[in-house]
Amino acid sequence: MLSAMPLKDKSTRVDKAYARLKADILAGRLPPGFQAPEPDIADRLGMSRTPVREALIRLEAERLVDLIPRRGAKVLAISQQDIREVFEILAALEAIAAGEVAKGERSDRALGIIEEAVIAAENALAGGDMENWAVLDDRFHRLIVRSGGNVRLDEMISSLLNQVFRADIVLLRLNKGPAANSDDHRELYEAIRAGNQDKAAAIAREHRLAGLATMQHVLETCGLTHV
Amino acid sequence: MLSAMPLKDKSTRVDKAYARLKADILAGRLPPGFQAPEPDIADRLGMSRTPVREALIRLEAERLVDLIPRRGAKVLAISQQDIREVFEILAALEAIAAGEVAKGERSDRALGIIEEAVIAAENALAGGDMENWAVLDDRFHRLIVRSGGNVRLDEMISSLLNQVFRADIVLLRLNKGPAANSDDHRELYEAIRAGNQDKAAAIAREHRLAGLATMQHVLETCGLTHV
DNA sequence: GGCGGTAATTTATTGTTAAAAATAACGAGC
DNA sequence: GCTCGTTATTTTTAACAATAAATTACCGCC
Repeated sequence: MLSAMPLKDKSTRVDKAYARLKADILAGRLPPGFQAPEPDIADRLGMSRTPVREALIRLEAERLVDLIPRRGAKVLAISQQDIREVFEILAALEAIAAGEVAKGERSDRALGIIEEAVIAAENALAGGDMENWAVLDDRFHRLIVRSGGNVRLDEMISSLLNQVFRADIVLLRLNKGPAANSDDHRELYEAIRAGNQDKAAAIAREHRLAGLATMQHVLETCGLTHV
Repeated sequence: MLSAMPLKDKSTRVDKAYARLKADILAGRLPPGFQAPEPDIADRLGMSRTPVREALIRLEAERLVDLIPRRGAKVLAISQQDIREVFEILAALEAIAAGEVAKGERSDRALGIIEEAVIAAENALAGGDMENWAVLDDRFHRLIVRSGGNVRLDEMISSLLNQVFRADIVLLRLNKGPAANSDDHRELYEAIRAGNQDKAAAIAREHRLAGLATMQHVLETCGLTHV
């Protein structure tokens, strides 16, 4: 069967609403503070209210929206306090994840994929392509977590990264550079390859904490209290 | 207005369904593996499907049930792998929480409440009242986290504790004693009172990891692969 | 004539809609 | 400034549509 075949859309309306709303929020098309009653959102998505509501419940559990009775669904803004909370937790969780990967099997195949991600990010950075670098940086972090094999950890970290996603974007535009030392990625990769669990965990933790410091500094100097 | 007044039930059907199902799952009245279609559950709860459905979506996000299309909602069992994952994450998160409390303000009032919890648990243990000790132990752990003031951390830890709640109960019955050194609680309290962030974090981490070891050992010797 | 596999039918369950009921915010009138 | 009615919104129900599983009927084959 040819790949050009119009693959039948198996996903349900709930899934579509969820995916679309999430993408719109992360991309900033639904900006923080945006607020609308359920029927409006349902109309925009061309479906009835129930699937929209179910999608919103899931997004609320992920702290992307707030469902305020009789006020409508509201896209949450990220405060400095939120950033502190998320980054502190991320530092700990990513440290575990990195340690688990270093401790684990580390097939040549898996290591190769990680190294590719490191190199790709380095090249983008060297070439000054910051937009692309940001994407590759994000991919590297998520790749490490996925390689750990702890699905809960993966989900939790992914959710936290989404919560501060907009802040990352803003930081990139303001800072014009990596939030933390970009050499950390290579060092982390080397520690993983060497099977050095403690070192990998430490690098991951410090990398994230450095990112927090940069983020706080930049937002502070720009007077941004929320994103 | 007198307090004896029959306080009007403000909660919605979704909240009732959520609370009832969650309580039933944690208490084991809905045992792991239990499975039922939505209409059955709705009938049992005396309401229509929609609020039940929304409650189930929230419970699924908390990893307490699995919603399998055309198979019904299923109460999840906890495997050894699940226990490893949860305890590893808990060790890291509780370490942060303990550290935050030690670093924070630590009013005499707050410290007093924590000490009370420690003493109450010690007394229950000394008196051999294990059921009560388990409750007080759980309260102590959640109290520490709440005192930290990081609401995300609180929520995440609470969710993880719920996921392994049944395993804790089983362990208590099999082990007839604390999963980890019960002196840890007092030591943790002392470290917090002294404002020693690193020590508090270390004790919390080791306490949880010791609990994991005990849990694994007991479940192993009993041949239990899931709870 | 029985057996195994396949196609059609039935059934059970979820996904979705629309409308009714409940409820809280809003505003007019006293 | 308070009360009551109005309105907008959510909550809940009930019915409908879609869909996958289960069952049955059918047919060729041994």
